Amino acid sequence: MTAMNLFETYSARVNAALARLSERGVLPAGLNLGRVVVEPTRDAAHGDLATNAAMVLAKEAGTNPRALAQLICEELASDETIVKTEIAGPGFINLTLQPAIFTAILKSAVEAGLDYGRGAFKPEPRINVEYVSANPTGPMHVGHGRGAVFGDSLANVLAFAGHNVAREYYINDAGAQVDVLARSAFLRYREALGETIGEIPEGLYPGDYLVSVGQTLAKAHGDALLTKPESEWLPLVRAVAIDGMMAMIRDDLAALGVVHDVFFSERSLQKVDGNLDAVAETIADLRARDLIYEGRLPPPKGQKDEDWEDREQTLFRATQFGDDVDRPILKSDGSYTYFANDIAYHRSKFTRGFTEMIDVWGADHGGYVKRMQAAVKAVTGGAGALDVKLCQLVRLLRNGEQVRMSKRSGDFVTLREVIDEVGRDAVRFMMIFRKNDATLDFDLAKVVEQSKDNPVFYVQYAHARCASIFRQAREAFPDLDLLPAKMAQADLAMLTDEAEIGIVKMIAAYPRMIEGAALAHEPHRVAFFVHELASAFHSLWNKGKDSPQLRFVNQTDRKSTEARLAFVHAVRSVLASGLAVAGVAAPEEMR
RNA sequence: GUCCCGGUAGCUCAGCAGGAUAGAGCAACGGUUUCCUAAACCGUAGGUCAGGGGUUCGAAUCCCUUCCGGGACGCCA
Repeated sequence: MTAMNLFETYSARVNAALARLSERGVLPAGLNLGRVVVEPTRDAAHGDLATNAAMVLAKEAGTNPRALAQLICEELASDETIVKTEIAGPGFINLTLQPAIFTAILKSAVEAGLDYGRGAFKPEPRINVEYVSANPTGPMHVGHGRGAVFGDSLANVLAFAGHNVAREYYINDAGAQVDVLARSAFLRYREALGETIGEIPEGLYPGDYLVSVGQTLAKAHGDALLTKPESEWLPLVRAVAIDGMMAMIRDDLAALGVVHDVFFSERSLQKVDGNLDAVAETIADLRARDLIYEGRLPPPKGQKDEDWEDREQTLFRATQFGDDVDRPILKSDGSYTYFANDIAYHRSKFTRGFTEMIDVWGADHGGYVKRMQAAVKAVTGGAGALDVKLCQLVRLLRNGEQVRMSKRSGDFVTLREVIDEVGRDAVRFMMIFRKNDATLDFDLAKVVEQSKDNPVFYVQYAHARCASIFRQAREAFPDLDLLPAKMAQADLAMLTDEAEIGIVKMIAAYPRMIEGAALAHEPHRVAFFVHELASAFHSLWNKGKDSPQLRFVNQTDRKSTEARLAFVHAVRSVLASGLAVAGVAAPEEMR
């Protein structure tokens, strides 16, 4: 289903009306329509749609808003689907549409089912969403989980809106910390061979998740590594340890339902095992364009700078692309900084065809955004764009009391523990039931409550309730054909209750919400939408208590039951579709 | 010192590319059960959108500024 959505349709019609007015010389030609929008009215008393066209264009057209609105209304009068135009306030034009417009949308929603709201596939631009990218040195914590869910849901909305999306994980397997990981694993290896290792020394990773890596090494090499110098065993142990950590991370991600298309190794950018040195290549490219130079930086302010050593270093001209200072790309020992690798990495994204890049980071990396965006501009010659989404901290609570997450001593609350305790659906929904840039309270006790206070449950329950209605319907009318194509034939004009119409309008707004969420890179909008739809649906369901004629299944009225089942099917589809974007199950029943 | 993110009802948060009278949930108070799942619903009350200036037909939303909270700031990743 790729039909234009309602708002686009009428936006086009308003623009056409303006064009006709210009053609006839009533309005000047070449009006700037960029700011004209057609949007839903907030208040149903204002009709179905509203446009700001007259207010936005009045000055340019050399008239006043209400006079211009009058002209536009007269022009729209020929449109049969608009039953009423109304000028309100400072110059709003409110449009009331034929009810048939909405029943047609509902019908298309019934037919399309889970595909309703899906955007037509656009192969360009190719979008790369990079998320999680947790260091392969231990299990993921809850903060990683937020990034994982956010990135995955963002990729889902983008894909659903029709964009060409790839999901990527950047493995930081090149820095000093993976060497530390290797030494920590080596200790576990000796332990596996029967040695008593005692306390894990300061500076190594103490977590017992490395025990199995040690055992793997012992099994594969016996005691052969013990006699070798570190320079020989380290690369070997490192590789095994990283594999072990990544296996664990992938396993955790799988438990969340998060999948990546590409796992990109930082190490692969460097000159190892006969790879081309992509970092050197990137630097050479930048140097050729005079974007790299040898120079000095002022010492950083506001922090102790005892070990600050004023020296000449190799710098990238980040300031030329909007950053605050130029940034070093080589360490004092001549090796690449993390930033240098990261420039090469983002260049690789571009050369792999991605012109639109989205990185999902923890908020503590906020200081890194400008330089990375500067680098992307430089390395893509302005043809690529990078948006960085920062996810704020997660505060883990239990009944309102903070659960401390201490990384010290290696025992902290892992993402896996949380998933195991409350389930994947609760974790996923709650993680995007908040803007990414606001801190998030995650209460382990609350998210498993079966009550309306728990949004996960609340939305899933609405879906289950839809399913329940179908179960009832099958009993009441065993011969009813419940195929969507058949249901869509029902007389949907029978749905005239205000609450029903309100929900139909929400359904009509679903595609627009999806587009907006994709455009703004804000998957939380989907979660909120689905929550509101669930609320409206629960409310309507309850109206059936006082008003039996509003019940969905009505034993004595086959016609209205058919119409309402189609309606419920559409509600159910939109709920399921939104939940799918969030990566949350849409259960048939709640048990 | 610089930069980034927040500040909206007592609490937790939405506010959709600037739009009409700023919305939910929780907590408070008052209701709804012969009825498709009461695991729910309805109603009442609650606001100087942190403060101040600006931009314009119009600002919670954009710009400037002050205050408060969080984070970051060469050779970590």
